[in-house]
Amino acid sequence: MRVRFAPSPTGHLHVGNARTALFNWLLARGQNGTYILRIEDTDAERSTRQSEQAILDDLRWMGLQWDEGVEAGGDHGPYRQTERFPIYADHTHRLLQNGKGYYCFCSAETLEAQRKAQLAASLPPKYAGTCRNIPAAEAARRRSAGEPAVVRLRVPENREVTFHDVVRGPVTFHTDVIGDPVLVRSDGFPAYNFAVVIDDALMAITHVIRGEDHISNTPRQILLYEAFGWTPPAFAHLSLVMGPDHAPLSKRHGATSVREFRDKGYLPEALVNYLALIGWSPGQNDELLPAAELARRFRLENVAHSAGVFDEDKLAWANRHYLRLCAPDRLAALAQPFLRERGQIVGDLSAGAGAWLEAVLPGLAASIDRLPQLADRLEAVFRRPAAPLEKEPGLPEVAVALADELGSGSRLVNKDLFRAVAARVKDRTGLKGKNLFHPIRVILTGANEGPELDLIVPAIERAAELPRDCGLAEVFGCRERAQWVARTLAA
RNA sequence: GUCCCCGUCGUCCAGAGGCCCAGGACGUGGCCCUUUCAAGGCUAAAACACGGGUUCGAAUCCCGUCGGGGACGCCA
Repeated sequence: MRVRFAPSPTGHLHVGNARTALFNWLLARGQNGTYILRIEDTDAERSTRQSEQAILDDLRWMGLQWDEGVEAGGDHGPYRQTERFPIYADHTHRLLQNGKGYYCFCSAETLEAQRKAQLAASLPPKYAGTCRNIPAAEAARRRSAGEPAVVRLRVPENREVTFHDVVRGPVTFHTDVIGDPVLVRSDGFPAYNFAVVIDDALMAITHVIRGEDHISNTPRQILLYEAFGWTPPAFAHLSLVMGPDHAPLSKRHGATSVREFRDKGYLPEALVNYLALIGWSPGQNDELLPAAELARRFRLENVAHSAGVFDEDKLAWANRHYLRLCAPDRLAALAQPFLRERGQIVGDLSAGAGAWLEAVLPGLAASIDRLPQLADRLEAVFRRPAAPLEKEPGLPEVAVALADELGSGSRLVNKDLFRAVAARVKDRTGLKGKNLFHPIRVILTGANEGPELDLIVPAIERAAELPRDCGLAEVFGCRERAQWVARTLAA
């Protein structure tokens, strides 16, 4: 089995396309097939090398590495369409020879006028066939005289074309609704339908898995396979990914590209797992599974027929799951850019600071949706209590007692030390439970809410012990915080 | 306008004629846990688009209606 993902490099990877890539990848991985990446860059206007690179990056970030294709090589290259022009020229020649293709000299303006007229007359807009019967000799003469022309496919009249879509079953089109498609543009560039067919055939693709928007291209392509005398591959059309309003997912729905989700702090395994769940189910009431297991269970036949709405809440749920599974060192590495952006990391991290992050982050990651929220949780460490202080009962007493307790002892670098001090403050103030801990929280973190004190107090204290040039923003210890609050309140 | 695809809880899926007065997940409500916000655990509400057939029996098959989407490009 050989499958391919064939993006056109005209922008970042859209999650809908990422899902198509994923389904191809899942099938190949699960069936011991070959997953090929081809770049369809025949649109000279919009294709850029930067976009191509961005797409490759996004694919790799998701872990969807290809076995064959651009930057990976293989026996069926080149894998960039703009590098295959001689191949297309050769095949154009073949079609012109056997009469399945012909030159069309109609100008773009003429065609546009015809199209408008047809639409106005409530007719299906399709090529009228004006140049169909120009004798080959005359066409050749006009060509050599320099007259611009495209090459079209001669679509047989009054026939039905049926293919068996692996996800939907049989689909039939009548050739009368299909106008002769352009194969080669007047600038010599191959048109989409022409290039895909030649590439899929020559690259020995066995299963073409793509978006539903290609269903109506399929009969044209099958006719082309016939014109070349080739056997078409199996086709599978995936339904589209929609926004909450059931319109195709687009910018106005918010994030749509893989890059944006990456920047928002989603883990690749969460995106991959969630995307697999749109239009497919691993069965057995399991949903959160590693990619290898998804691949093992994946069957094209079980893919849903209807469009799916992208639900970021569910993505976030998957992300929470993978955030908890994330190893400390990886978590620290992933979090760094976000902490830096927030000014919590200001320089090169020392080994000690790195270790501090690895120790602190996993605990905080247990209760967040996305990476940047790590910085939110960390605010408790980097922020100092500041005026005006909440006028809360118990606050001054607790501040005094806490400052006093912390004044002499060592820093509260673990939960037990913190609890011991809290117990002493409790004895001195007679406050307990919420009435004790809330003031402590306000005094130490300057906020009404945040991570558990058991977690955050040792984090503050350990950070405060780090050398000033460790790469972290300055952190004041609990002692300094308590003293400052006690002093401020007394004044 | 024409052709094609699709139609189960708000959302994503399970369901391939009796196992379904429809199951799971996200989200939502409630409860529990708790020194806060979260997270977590438990629990509840919530759907077979509509109308005709076929059949002893239909969410499952057929037809129609309605609704949604796609295509009709010298874009891919």
